[in-house]
Parts: sequence; structure tokens; C-alpha cells
Amino acid sequence: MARGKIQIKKIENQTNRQVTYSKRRNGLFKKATELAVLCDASVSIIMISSSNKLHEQHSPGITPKQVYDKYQRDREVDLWAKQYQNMQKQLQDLNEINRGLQKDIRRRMGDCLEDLAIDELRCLEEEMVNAVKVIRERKTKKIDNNIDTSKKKDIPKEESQYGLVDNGEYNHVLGYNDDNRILALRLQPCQPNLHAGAGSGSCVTTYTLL
Amino acid sequence: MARGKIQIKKIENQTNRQVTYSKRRNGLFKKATELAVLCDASVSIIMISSSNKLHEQHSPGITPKQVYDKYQRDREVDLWAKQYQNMQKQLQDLNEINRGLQKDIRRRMGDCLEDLAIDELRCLEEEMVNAVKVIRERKTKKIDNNIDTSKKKDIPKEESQYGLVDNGEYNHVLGYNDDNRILALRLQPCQPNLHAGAGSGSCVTTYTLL
DNA sequence: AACTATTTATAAGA
DNA sequence: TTCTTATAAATAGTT
Repeated sequence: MARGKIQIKKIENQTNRQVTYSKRRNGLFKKATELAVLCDASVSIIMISSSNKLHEQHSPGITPKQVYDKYQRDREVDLWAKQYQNMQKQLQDLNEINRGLQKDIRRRMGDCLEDLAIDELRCLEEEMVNAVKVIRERKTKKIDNNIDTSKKKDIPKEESQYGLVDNGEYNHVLGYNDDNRILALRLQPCQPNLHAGAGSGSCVTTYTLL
Repeated sequence: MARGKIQIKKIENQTNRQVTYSKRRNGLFKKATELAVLCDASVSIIMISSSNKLHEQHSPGITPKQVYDKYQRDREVDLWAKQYQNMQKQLQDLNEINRGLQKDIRRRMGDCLEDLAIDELRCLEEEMVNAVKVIRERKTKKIDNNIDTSKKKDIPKEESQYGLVDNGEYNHVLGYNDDNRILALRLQPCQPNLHAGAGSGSCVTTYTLL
């Protein structure tokens, strides 16, 4: 565009190409800045050179993240959706399962029985009676096995607690806040009716989460 | 830049600004295309007008996603990491909790008792015996209440099954595959010792997941 | 990095 | 929006 017209095709000479890249990059960025100021617009440019170097310019008052968030909204695409939809789905599923498991446990502790039909209550009862037999056998067997090495101790009863919190729904890929993480789950089957208590100490087992 | 020099400042006249935006946008895109061809580079431009419209141009052979992936790699930022790390963490936590809940239920069904101490077995047994009392009361009460409207039926026993699958660990934000989703959870407390069965049908309750 | 002849972009007007 | 054109700006080739 000066001292002779040029063809718009790849400059084969490595050095010339590098020089032109540098000059025209500056030119492009200058034009972008002018455009942004004159027209009150936001321009975001990212370029990758033939030597795989990255250069960028963004109008003041806008960030690459903002630009991309708007891009995805306006174009109705989610470039990373695949990756996150999966997690999203799994979270929903796991939460649902969790709710189900918790409810099941509560029922086995004599709670949340309101919406069970008679048949279901009967079935649950029978199952638990059978399970108690198994547990009792196991206990007896264990006591017999350990009769040489262990002494019988009284077990102090402790307050039972379910620290499990329902994390709610996850309807937005981008909608997380940092704080309400579940840190630990205590499964404390003693005293089944004190689910909302604040006590500590475990009778059966404690699952510590990382 | 022609017919008179202009100051680089916001064009107040709405129409002029719009016209200039359009002209200079074309100019910028043309320059970007030339640069890309001459220098064998990739240029990605996204601009947002003062009327909040989005325009974009990307060199052939490159997508906005590719540009941003490289941007994030080169700049060592992850613009959406917060959101995903959080999900990541929650998935891990929920999986851990689920494992715990499942184990607890299994124990209440007379399974997985191997690693329980005598004290724990005794405690579990006592708790279950108490719960059975509550359930029995509830059942009796319900039968009394429904004595007018309902008839007693025999409940056929069905095979119990835990269809719950552990989804494993989620160590990579981007590392999901599509297929091993949990579709449904059946809580079937009948016949506690048949956890690995393939039967269908629910006795107490079935939780269908979306 | 600087120079400058020339091409290209574009502001204003139609 | 598109065309026209005088003029400003960008830049290719050279130093």
C-alpha cells in the first residue's frame, strides 16, 4: 500500500512476514481503538501469529470474560457446555439420589413415615425385623469370637445428628457461590428421632469428606 | 480521514456514529483479513456496538472456542474455573456422602456389617428395634384409621435391588464422558440380602430421577 | 527504527 | 444503505 501495491497472499519471506505482522498489528489495534472511541463501542481482538504467539487488545471497560459471556448469550451457544452439562446433570442426579437415600434412612429410623401406605409400612417393618436378626447374630458371633481378647464395655449413648444439607438445584452452569460446601457427613443412628440436633460424636461410623 | 481531519472522540450524533461504526467496522475486518493472509496469522475480533449489538470476525480455520482455549492456556487464566471447581467439589462430596448413605442403608438391611465393632452393632440393633416399634405403631394406627375405606391385601414380596452405581472420582474439570449417568434409584427394602439382584418392582418406594 | 512514495481508508456530501 | 471524492492515514520497500 505504499511504494508499490502488494498482493494479499502469504508473505513467504520469514523476516518480512514478521515485520509486516508487527506493523499491521499496530495498525489494526490503532483502528480498533479509534473505532471504540468514536463509536462508543467495545472491541476485543485476539490474534495468534504464525509463530504461535498470542496478542490481544480489549477496549477499556471490558474484559475477555465479559466479551465471551455476551458472545455466548447472543449467539446462544455454550462453547464449554458439553463439559459442564455433564457435571450439571450428575449433580442433579446425585442430589436426587441423596434425598432419596436420606428419606429411606429416616424411615428406617422411624421418621418420615407419613406418606407410606400400610403395605409399605408392613414391608419395611418385616425387612427391619429380619435385619435386626442378622445384626443380632453378627453381634453374638463377634462377642464369642472376641471373648478372649476383648472386654465388654458399656456404650454411652450420644446424640444423633444428620448434618446433611440439601444443596438445592443447579439450574445455571455459571451460578455457583463458594461457601455452602458439605464438609463432613456423620452417620449416627443412635436416637433416631433427634435428626436436627447439634450434638457431636458418632455411634456407628463417621464419614469424613475431603 | 478524508474531507477534513476528525478528532478521535465519541461522535455525539447518533446517525453519524452508526454510519461511522459500520464503515470502520468493515475497514477493521478487511485489515484483519489482510493481516491474517499476509502473515499467516489467526485473528479473532468480537465487538459490541453502543446499541449493544455484537459483531464478530474470525480467521478461517479458527473458532472462538479455539482462540479462547489458547488464550486461557497462554495467559494461564481460567475465566470460568471458579464455577467449575465448585461443581467439581460438590460432585466429589456428594459421591462420598452417597457412598456413606448407601453403606448405612445396607447395614440397616443386615449387610456390610463386617467392619462394625460390637458396640456399634449393639447400638444399631437397639436403634432399629426402637424404630420398628415406631413403624409398628404407625402401621397399626393407619390400619385403624383406614378400617372403613380400605381392605387388607396381601403384599407379594419382590426381589430387592440396589441399582446405585458409584460414579467414581472427578479429578478433571474437563474430563467427562457422556454415558454412565444414573437414571433411577430404586429403594426396595424387601428381602435385604439380595442387593445385587436384577429384579424390578418396588415395595416401599421408588425414586425416579430426571 | 525512520523515511517517504504510494496505496488505502474514510469523512462529508449526494 | 451505497456512491463519490478530496483528503487523511497506513504502510511497503528502502535506508
